[in-house]
Amino acid sequence: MAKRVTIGEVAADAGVSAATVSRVLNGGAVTEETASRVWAAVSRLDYTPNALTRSVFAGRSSTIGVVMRDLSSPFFLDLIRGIDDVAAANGSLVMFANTFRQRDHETALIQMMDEHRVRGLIVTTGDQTDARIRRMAEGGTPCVVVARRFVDPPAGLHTIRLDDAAAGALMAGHLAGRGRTSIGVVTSGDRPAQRERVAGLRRGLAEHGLALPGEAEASAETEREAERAVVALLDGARGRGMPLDAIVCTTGRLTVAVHTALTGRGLTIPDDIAFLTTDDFPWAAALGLTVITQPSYEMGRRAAELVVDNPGGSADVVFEPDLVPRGSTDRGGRPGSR
Amino acid sequence: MAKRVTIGEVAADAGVSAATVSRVLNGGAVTEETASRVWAAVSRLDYTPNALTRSVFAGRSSTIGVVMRDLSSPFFLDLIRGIDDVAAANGSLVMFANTFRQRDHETALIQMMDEHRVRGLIVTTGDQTDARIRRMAEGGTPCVVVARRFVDPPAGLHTIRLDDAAAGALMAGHLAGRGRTSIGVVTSGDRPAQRERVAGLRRGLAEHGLALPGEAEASAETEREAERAVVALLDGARGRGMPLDAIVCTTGRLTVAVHTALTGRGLTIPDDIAFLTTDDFPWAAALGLTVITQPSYEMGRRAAELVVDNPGGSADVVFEPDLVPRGSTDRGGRPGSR
DNA sequence: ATGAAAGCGCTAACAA
DNA sequence: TTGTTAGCGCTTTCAT
Repeated sequence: MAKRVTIGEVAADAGVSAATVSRVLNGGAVTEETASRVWAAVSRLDYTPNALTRSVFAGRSSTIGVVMRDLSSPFFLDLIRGIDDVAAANGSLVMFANTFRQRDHETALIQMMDEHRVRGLIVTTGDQTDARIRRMAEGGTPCVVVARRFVDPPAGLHTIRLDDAAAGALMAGHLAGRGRTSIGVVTSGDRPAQRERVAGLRRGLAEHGLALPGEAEASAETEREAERAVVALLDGARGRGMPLDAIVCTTGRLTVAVHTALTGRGLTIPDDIAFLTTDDFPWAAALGLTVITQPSYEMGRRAAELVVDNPGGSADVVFEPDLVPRGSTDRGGRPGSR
Repeated sequence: MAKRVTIGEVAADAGVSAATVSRVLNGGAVTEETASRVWAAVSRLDYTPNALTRSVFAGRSSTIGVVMRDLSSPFFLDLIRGIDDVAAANGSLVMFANTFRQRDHETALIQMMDEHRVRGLIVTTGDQTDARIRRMAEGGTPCVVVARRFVDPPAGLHTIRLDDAAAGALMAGHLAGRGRTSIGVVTSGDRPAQRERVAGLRRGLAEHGLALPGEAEASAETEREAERAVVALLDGARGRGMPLDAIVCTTGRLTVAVHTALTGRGLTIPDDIAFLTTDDFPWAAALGLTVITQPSYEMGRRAAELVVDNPGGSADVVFEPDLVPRGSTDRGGRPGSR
């Protein structure tokens, strides 16, 4: 590896001391004449300052750490976009790690971020990483947990999440309003946020005199599991004499899988069954899918701002969901039919 | 910000010198007894070593830098996945920056990566960044340019790309084989790689006695432009008495836009017009879209491997495209019709 | 096997 | 305004 030009060499070339070069670079008090000599040396030698050393001195990097569970989900994509925009506006880079839902890697990844002395940390990891995150926040690194709650957060640890119960209520109101009466729901695992969405859905349905029996609820980790879950839901409900006329998916991650299972079954949406899912994405409009949306870009921005501003205490920022009605939940041509 | 525990404090706590702690941490020669005393101190004090300082000493970070143009494209998503997997296997983190197609930011971002002394750099930026990348490679940082060529690369600068001409030929053969005769094509800007795809398409069509007139070719930067381009293509061809019976999109970025323009026009795929696009994505199967695929995950892996292995010279790795036939290019019900 | 001391590239006191 | 000096937290000779 070619030897790097150091501040000392620039100093020698410009005929000044290293301290003076540092001052020129960081806007200290220097003569215009000296400054121009230094800049000349900088460009002559193609000097690229070492951000690592600077950070060592500052005790902290200017980089923002991000540990995500699932890059491929549209929600996370927009989240990253929001984070990245704020980072760019602050001259920060983003140190990124994707865990691909491998929980056992998450803690190690967070530890690495800590070792790199990131300026702040934004995560969507599971609660098995809580202890590590807590220590990081207590150590003075602002942390933001996205998409879930955090029990008894220390100062410097913030959460950003959706009003999950409201999302469920929104779903319930929409479906009930369109005359759907027998609803099945597929969730992503049985994490708290997912459960709150289902709870909201259940309460909302109850207000309309509709029930959501436990057997009409299934959770899946993988796409394959989701497809099987849909089939089981469909068959189970029919077996109980309550064939489903709507299926709800509480996560954008499994939208494709649920949709595939439905159409693979030969069901027509919305005639045979209504389909309501979560998180908007580029194809949703073309496919005519009704979706619950989260302001994910805005959530990313807020997360990064919390890191950058590092307010005192522990913020719990809750965003409200919205619903974009499209054809997939229209009143069916044959209401009540299977 | 709480004071961080340093190696010196661990040393004091364990009753040894800092050098010994360092040896324990990095696998030097130490007594088992000393080692266990040190580890005890490490966990007692919750010591998190400073990766920044380590890197300063090593002259280089262990992080891999990635500058991407467009996170939202499925191609880049899989590319990142491949990079991230290799990075994880090597204990590296990925420093990530998305330029959102803002060319003027790209050079600055690359400069920042250089300042952070990344172990290597992977970019999908435009050729206005070439000078900066070249200097980085010459300075000893392995660089990988993805999805395009690089003129006269120095040692340590590698390229990874698709055989674009072959992609075009694949498209031509497929469409000609299905009886399509009047083809229009939408590209992403007029970058060299896109031009090569069109050239391959044109040559391939010629082999089947078909022409691809310049007027049947349009390039777009944004989705809106793409939609307009499709309309113009459709109208122009009809005006020339050669109504299109197939439309090709050479970039995954604009697939939605082209598809929307087509269906928005009231055209049925593939009866009225065949649609062939680039880059597979989760919904392509559900929508029945025929696509040209690139092994994007594998390309990401290779890119990261080139960074990690840093072979001498300058590699130019070319991957072959494939075609996944689906309904969108089936022989239309009314062949030759508009 | 261990410690003392030097130094990685930079910044920030302190003098001059 | 500028240079000298002393670190930042760590690794690595070189002695012992």
